[in-house]
Amino acid sequence: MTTDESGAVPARLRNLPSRLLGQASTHAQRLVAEALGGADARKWHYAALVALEESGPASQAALSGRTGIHRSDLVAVINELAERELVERAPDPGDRRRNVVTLTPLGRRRLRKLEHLLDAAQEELLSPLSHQEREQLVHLLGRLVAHHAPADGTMGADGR
Amino acid sequence: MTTDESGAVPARLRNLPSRLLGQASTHAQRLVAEALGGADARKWHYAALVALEESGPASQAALSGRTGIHRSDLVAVINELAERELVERAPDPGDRRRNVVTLTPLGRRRLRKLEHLLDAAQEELLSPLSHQEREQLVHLLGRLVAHHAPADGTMGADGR
DNA sequence: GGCTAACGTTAGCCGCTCCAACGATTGAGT
DNA sequence: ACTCAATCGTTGGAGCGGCTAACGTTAGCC
Repeated sequence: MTTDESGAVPARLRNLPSRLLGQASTHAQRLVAEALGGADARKWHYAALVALEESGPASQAALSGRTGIHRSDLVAVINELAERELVERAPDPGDRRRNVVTLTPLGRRRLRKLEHLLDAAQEELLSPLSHQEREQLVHLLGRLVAHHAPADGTMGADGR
Repeated sequence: MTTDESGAVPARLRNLPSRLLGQASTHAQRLVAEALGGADARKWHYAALVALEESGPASQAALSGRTGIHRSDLVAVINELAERELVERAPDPGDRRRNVVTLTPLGRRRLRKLEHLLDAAQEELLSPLSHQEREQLVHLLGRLVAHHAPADGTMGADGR
């Protein structure tokens, strides 16, 4: 056995909204990472692929804005996607500072797979809640982040 | 100005529960850290002080169980609290492997202050929500973490 | 043409969580 | 009584995620 005696977390801590958010987020990230990890992917891979399918080929700066991935980190993400041939990175002939990142057919197919895995993870995450409650939760969280989000072009925060 | 054009995050990403949780959590942690940081404290300080006031003097292992702070990291937390004289660390005469950590009167007073700061942070965090909605949110999050929590003595996760 | 700004890239820091190992101490088994 | 396993506090370090700083390159402006 390990420890046991009164492993009770005080209610004052247990019901702290910020703490609940933190714990829920940790579990969520773990579930997502495990699900996508099974397909040799990380959450940022999914985000980038979605952004590409949604708005077509784009520069890395545009992708950064649409996904919330930091410029510095996007480099590695595109590297990983490119070496798996899910994406193609080519210099933009119109503006030679930029790269044009394009979704390959293989990438589009992979995106389908990731979507399924991701959906399963969300399902597992929300499994204790009814459909109504899930909508409530998403709605409330959306209000929260919308309120605290810069909302202007520059997003200072994460984007998990 | 920075970038601007169509900084629109695809809805498929924006409404992902796991992503919303991540962003909300990030904002929450930032608000809490800023609030407590103004009083030279970190969230774990608050957690430890609460646990001590709630259940009286305790060994570090017991504190770890009650707060969710990892054994390894609790050492530094107690160090910081002790050097601020909010807590006293003494060897347990009954079991010389253990330390008994005791809340000092100064520590109890400091806890009051941190509580106020923390409450203010929670208030700011939840400001866009009505009282009803806040209760809903806390309730839903509680269900989520309860479901995904080990619930046995050993908690494998965080405890933000 | 010279200044400013954007782009992609690299390197590194910081905070956080977690694991592995250690010496000291305890309690149980036989 | 002695051995053995387990617990406690502590240390060091690995790993990750988000972020800043700087650089060379390229574009646009006046």
